[in-house]
Amino acid sequence: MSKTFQRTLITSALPYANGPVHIGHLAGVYIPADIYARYLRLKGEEVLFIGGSDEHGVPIALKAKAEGISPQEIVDRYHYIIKKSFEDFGITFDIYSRTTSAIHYKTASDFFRKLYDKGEFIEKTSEQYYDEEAKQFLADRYITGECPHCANKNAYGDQCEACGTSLTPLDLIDPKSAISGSVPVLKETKHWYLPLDKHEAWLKKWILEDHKEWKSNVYGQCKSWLDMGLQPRAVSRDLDWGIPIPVEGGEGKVLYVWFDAPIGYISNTIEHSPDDWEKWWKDESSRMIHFIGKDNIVFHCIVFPAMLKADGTYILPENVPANEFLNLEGDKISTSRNWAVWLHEYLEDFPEKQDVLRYVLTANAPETKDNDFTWKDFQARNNNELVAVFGNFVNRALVLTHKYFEGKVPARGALNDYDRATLDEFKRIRQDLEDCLNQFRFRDALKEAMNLARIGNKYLADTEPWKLAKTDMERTAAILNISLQIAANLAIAFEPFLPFSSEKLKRIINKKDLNWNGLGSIDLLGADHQLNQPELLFEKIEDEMIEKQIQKLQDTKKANNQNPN
RNA sequence: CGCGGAGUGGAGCAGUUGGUAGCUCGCCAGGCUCAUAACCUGGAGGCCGUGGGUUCGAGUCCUUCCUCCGCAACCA
Repeated sequence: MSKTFQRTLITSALPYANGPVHIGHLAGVYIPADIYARYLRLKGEEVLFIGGSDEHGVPIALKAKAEGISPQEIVDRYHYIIKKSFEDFGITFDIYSRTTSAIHYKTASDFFRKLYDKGEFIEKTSEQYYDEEAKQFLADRYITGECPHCANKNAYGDQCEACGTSLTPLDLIDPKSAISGSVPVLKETKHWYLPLDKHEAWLKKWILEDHKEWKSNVYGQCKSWLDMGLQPRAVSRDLDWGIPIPVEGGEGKVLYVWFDAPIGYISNTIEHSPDDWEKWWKDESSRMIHFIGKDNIVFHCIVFPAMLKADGTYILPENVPANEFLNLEGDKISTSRNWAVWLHEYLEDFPEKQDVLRYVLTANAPETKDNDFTWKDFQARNNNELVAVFGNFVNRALVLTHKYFEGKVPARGALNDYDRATLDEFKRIRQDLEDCLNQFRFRDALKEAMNLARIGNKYLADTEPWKLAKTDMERTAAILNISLQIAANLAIAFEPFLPFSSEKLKRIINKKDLNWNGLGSIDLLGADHQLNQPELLFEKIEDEMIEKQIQKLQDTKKANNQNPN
């Protein structure tokens, strides 16, 4: 329960490199992971934060075919866009690599080989649909045909969307390949399976008994799978894009992307720390946390742990704080329908406003259920919270100090009861903030940080130093000293969430070396410390900027309605 | 048919082991004027998705049904 760990390995889901990244990716996975990584680093803990592009799999192979270029060209295109978006938004990966790297090929290949040699797989031969024109086996969803239940002509091989019945490709009447349109034929093929059923007993104990603290969506999903009973799961595919199966009989077959992708976490660690990567993965004093979206729960909580256990030398994740999904203006985010706010486009329209998006996505993070992102909410949170509460307080404290004390931190002198009550309150916030962060409740944590600014505003309103300055400079000095200490505390408290603004605030108060241990202190800024000129931390976002974004989405919707597919 | 998550004032969310329904934003009124018309105080506004049950007492436990999201093992 209260195990202590020496270091923390933070992984974030590998984004699939068939498109750029959007706000849903950021809100669900990368911002929470980055907040957590920054928080631990600020506390002085040893952290490794891993990311990378997931570049194999059928959709990329098909997209390449459709565009008449190689899969490698597709993933090269998106990998660099994705990588740059993360850098631009201040996601502080220690390494952001990719699953087409040489080291990953070797790592994944060796991983498979070891499990193969240990006898951890079973082999099965089955009949599957094969497209003779495209010369490839077809995944269920790439076969269409008539639904045997409702006669819908466009049912998929896994499900009929018209009546909701789940199907297998063999159920379809008049099956057709979605790739070439030809009629597929059944053909025998051999695959390797990870027998999850053999791992069921320890998985049950490990999750259902030892990890009751996992989020309810994660725990519930795992329980559901475990109660249903696990089945062997294929870890190879008939495909020419991926990591070749490194054993006899594996010709023309590759690792299933879901086998290959999580190994990417390991490869990236090796790439980052070739000499001591094992301490992160094989030492019981290391803690591993997977940040993912809800669609990945089963892979990170059941399949990947089973793979690690099958190998036998790895530690298992300590927690898997999966988020739900973010919708956009009431509709599901969709790459194919272009219904998204793309990160690279956001920065063109809102340059330097990374923190505004980071703030809004954290304040409205889909932690317990799907949430909706709207541009009106984005504007309101910026104008009413960042500008009015946080930015305004800092500005007030700075302007007053420049006005009465030439920008030098005045000496504090004695505290009165009201000062002490205020300080007690803002010391309490540190504890609340840490409690929230430790439980991966980032939305609440951010609210606590904002409460610190609220305390500051209330303190100024109640003590009215602009009035006292006419009669009692000593008291005015004490009040401004405390206000400035609160401002310095804000720079620390917000650093995990709004790193760019925190940097700016530190520049304004002319104080670089602040760390988490200083949070709650009223001695961060010494008497006579010279402050810089006040600058606005955030600026208002006007209606026209927002209307432009809403218009852009309406245009997308109109275009989609004209070309429905 | 199934499994998991969610359904709380206009919006977004909290509600710990059942005991007078809270927070942020918006709205209304007042105060202040140092501050980016920002800030502070007060107020209005809720049959806690639906029907039933357990209990002295249920947002909280049991159950019926409805809605949304995800999963359902070859969608990464």
